[in-house]
Amino acid sequence: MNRSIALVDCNNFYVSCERVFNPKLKNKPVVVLSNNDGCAVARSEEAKALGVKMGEPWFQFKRLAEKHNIIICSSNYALYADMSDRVMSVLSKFSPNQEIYSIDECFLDLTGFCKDDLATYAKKICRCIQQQTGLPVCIGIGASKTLAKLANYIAKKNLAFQGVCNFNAMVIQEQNKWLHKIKIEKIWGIGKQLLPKLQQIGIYNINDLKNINPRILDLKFSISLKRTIYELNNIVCFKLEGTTTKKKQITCSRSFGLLITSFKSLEQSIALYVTRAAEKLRRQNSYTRSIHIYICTSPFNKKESYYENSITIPLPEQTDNTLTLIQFSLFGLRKIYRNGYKYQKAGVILSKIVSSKKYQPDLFSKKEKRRKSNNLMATLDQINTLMGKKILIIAAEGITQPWKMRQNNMSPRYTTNWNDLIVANQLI
DNA sequence: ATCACGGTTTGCA
DNA sequence: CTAACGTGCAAACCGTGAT
Repeated sequence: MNRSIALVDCNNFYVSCERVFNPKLKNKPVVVLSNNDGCAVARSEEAKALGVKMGEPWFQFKRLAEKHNIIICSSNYALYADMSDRVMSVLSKFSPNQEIYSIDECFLDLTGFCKDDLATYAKKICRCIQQQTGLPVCIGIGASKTLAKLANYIAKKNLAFQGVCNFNAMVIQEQNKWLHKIKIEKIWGIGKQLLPKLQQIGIYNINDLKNINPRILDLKFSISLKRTIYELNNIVCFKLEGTTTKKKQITCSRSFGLLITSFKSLEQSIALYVTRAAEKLRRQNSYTRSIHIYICTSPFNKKESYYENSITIPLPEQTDNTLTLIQFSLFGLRKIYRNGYKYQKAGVILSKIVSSKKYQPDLFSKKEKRRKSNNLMATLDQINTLMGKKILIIAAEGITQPWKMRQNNMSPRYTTNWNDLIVANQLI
């Protein structure tokens, strides 16, 4: 029997979050920019109609924005993360088997639910989300994650579906009609690299792909594409993952609001990013055995010479201690820093992550020292969780960051900050 | 020939 | 006036040295 996997996806998620708290944005062109006010990452339907492209750099559509009064928002991740939590919490009530796939997407296993009319059940989910969070969502249902994604795409692009498309409930002819119609690069896992390779061997639509000659497949393509093709044929290859799965790699990186030349500023930014990465590490109860740091100048500025460098530092002992990690990373930074460049971005990657349950102490490590480190980090996290994350900071981060990212049009953190709520009240 | 490993590429939201 | 282009993950892929 076919499974019924649902993909719930919020429409224009960041823009919709802004609209929940600022009704003046309704029925108007709105664009939310990425970090550092860099690129368009969410667009209202009105903004899409005016021609703003996904990922388009802000400076490139600034004139268009001014001409058509497009409303620009900096990204407000405190708000979006909180709204996401609310959506996921509502969704959790509709299936015992939920995978939170991204900030605005969630898979639900609805196999065996309401055999006669799963679409009606899904429409009920949409109404609940709308009512309890104010956010519009679309739901696609299919026999695999890949088909659920495809069904969701159909629901989003065709208003007649009223937000829900159950691919499983379609007759074969109807399914085939869509497989012929939709562009191949809309399939989950097929991007700009794979597209030309597929066209070369005469695969032009999803139906071609679904019925590809297995021999050609074996000869020319990877296991990933095979899995995708199985999934198009109703055979599950990508199972739902539990919410408890831990990250194998943790990153924190940012572009600077202005170009940095001084070593001191780079040190402070690296210290800050290490702090954030270590917080994520502890939140999932893990330790790391390797820290990687990198710095680079702008890859877009052709007038300045380009420089990038990075270093991987294997740690003598697995740790989650912010102070230890900062020490090693700053040692690494001294190795890769070159004077005379205008740095645009820095980042930190923790890898070789191990669960704290499987703690392997170093043969010569002091138990007492480890206990103190754990207590210190736990206390640090508790205070910052309770009183706001900037209550206790590491001195190496510096007090002010003149290089911090641009956020020129940021809305208040309506749901997570009392002071912002007061500001919001005055604005209205 | 095969493996383990690390760096690079690809894909996605 | 100018310059202004994000972030975080997984996993496949690929080259390398060791066996």
